[in-house]
Amino acid sequence: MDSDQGKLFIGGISWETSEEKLRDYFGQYGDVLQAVVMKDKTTGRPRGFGFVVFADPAVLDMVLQDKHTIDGRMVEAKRALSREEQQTNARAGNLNPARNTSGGGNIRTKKIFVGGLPPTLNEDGFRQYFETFGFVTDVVIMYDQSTQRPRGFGFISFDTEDAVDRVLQRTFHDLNGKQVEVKRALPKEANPGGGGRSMGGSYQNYGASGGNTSSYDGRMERYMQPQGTGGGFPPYGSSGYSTAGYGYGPATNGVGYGGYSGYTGAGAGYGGPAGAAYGNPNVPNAGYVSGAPRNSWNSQGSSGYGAMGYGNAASWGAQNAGAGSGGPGSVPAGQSPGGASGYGNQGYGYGGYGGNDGSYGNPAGYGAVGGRSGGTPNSNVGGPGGAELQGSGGGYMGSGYGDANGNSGYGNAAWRSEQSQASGNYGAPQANGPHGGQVGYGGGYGSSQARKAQQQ
DNA sequence: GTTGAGCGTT
Repeated sequence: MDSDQGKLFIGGISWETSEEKLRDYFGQYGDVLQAVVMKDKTTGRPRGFGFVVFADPAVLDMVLQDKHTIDGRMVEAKRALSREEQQTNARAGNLNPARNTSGGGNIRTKKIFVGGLPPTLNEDGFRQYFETFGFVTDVVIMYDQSTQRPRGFGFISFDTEDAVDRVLQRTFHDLNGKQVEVKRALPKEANPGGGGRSMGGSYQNYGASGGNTSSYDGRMERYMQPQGTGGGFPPYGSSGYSTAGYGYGPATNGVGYGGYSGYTGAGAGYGGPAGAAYGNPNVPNAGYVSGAPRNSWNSQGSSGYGAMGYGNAASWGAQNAGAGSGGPGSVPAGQSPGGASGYGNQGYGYGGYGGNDGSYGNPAGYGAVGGRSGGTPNSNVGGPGGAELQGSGGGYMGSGYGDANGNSGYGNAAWRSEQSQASGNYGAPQANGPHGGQVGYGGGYGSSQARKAQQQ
């Protein structure tokens, strides 16, 4: 994370050493953007270490060469490791934590978490500052529910990811003399165990693996930072996916998924109609639910997923989604929450298809299935031309899926409920081509998030 | 006493 460049870990500090002291001391080397002394959250006792962030990362070189004594204790200054580095390095046995600026952060979001807000800041001031980076669609400052006191953090949403990137060029921003820190916002509901409200029904079926975060560092989970690059296919919860029986199992040859067969009824097994929100609706790429290993999603290119599902499609209003031909980008126009149930359904699925042999028929993504009406089974979707959506009705989640041959990927990705997020971040959007190319399967089980259309 | 904390409605 480049945002941690310029950050020093200071170990072995005295319990007497304050943040001000740290700042003053290291201020001799250069501008200090932030100096913190970590304390035990419950006892408030200093933990004996802290962090100092310099505006200019180059300063570190100087600092690292010197010995430092603060409040009578010799302290140790090292480059701070980002969390992911800690993990990675530890596991790899890499003792030389050279900074690696790659990795992490390739998740794109339109929302930024802003920490360190001065209590006096109001939303207008907050907004005005960030408007210089792009069109701000939403501004939130959090307050304590009971005391109504500012909690010191808030969120800024932009209409484009680019704006977010611009903001994230720097970790600290100066709002009228006060420093605030920006980070990508964690996707709300990132994790089923976390109490998100979409937890209600179907979510749980998911996540075969138990769906909790225990095996991952919570933060990592939330940020979806890559830890290493796993190569292989993640064991997608083979068992998980509800009863529909998708067998998502990874094929050992790395190709495609097998599975899934037969899918008949609309939404069957999916937890129901519309929307069962699977997967993480917010995180692009996240797709899968908690149990899924994050690795692979971060680097599709190399991870062997050829074509990822498609972006996603539509937003709400299932029924009109135009016939999606499945082509990426062809996002069905589904807006209009009005009407129907307001659920989304995105179109498509698409079959990943792995084809080990060339015989499969439809390489192409298939189309969608989006909102189809409840009863119609629509099996066989899949023609390259895209199935047609038939609307009306209740908008069942159709989900895409496979092709006639039974292979299929399945996919569908509707992350997020917010309007058009089309174009997901998937790698190659289309499983086109003669099989050769792409394997894999794409798409995470996206989900169509079940969210009410209305909003206020 | 040596690697962090805050994440959503207003």
